[in-house]
Amino acid sequence: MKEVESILHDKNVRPTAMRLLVYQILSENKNAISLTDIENQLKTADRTTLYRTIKTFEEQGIVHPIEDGTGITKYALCAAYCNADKHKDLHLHFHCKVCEETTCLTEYSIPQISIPEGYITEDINFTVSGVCKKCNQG
Amino acid sequence: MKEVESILHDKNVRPTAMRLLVYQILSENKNAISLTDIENQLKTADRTTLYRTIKTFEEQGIVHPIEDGTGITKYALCAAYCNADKHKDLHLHFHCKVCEETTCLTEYSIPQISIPEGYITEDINFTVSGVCKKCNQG
DNA sequence: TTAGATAATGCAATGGAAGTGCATTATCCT
DNA sequence: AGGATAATGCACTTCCATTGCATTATCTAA
Repeated sequence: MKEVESILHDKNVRPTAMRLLVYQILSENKNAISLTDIENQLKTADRTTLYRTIKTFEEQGIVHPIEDGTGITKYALCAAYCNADKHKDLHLHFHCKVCEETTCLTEYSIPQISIPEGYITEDINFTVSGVCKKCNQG
Repeated sequence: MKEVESILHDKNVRPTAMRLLVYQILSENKNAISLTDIENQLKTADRTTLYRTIKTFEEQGIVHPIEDGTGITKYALCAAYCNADKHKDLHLHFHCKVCEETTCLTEYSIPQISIPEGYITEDINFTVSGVCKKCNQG
């Protein structure tokens, strides 16, 4: 826990009890999770607090949001080397339509692309949906 | 208009007056638009009807949904050769954070990618957000 | 061409996620 | 320890997505 505290500190986020818990939950879930998921795993906390906690985490490069096509934003921890200025950990995301789990395919990075002259890239979201290995075998 | 009618017919969608109007609106907008946008441009129609019309269009490969990071799903017409089974017109999408417009970059196709063994790909969403040319120059 | 089956539409209402304002409480720094 | 600043919790609000049901339109087959 001491460790998490210093991670938050390094990213300029006050390590409050609530935030440590949210971080904990995010690190324990191997999948990307929604605000509601966090809320369900932390019954004591108010939804607004969680909402703002995630917002802060996002702004400071601690988590990245994932639009998986369900309309519900999911979140997952960023790599240690991400920061407020830039999310450097750009990888594919996969959403399974059967088990509804959304996972980071951290081993699969987003390919280099070109966009039209004059456009500025700030964020990239590359999500593949279909059936995951687990559900495909079942 | 006769033309649109046959397009719908070819995709197994009954060409009702309402649907022709929705198609018309989609084809007149060069950007991807939301359900609410359509609703505003067609005051006479009930939102539910538009909702189900878009749903039908989506299922039959007439429009494709775009998750641009705003949490509001946008829609744009598919290429003629898309159908209910497969959306073959896979291109990048760009969302401008300044003017909030979401556009299809039909000239920029989604690069070939590999996903883990055992996974099945059904849909792909590749959206870049930032600042578009128009806003960058302004 | 018309009857009957089937599909589309409109209305009313619900659910759920996202977001805001404000008062209270905790945290950090000196 | 004290005071500025930030975090939290509560009460709302807003907006998009979605459903059930009654009504109306459309298509097909006799």
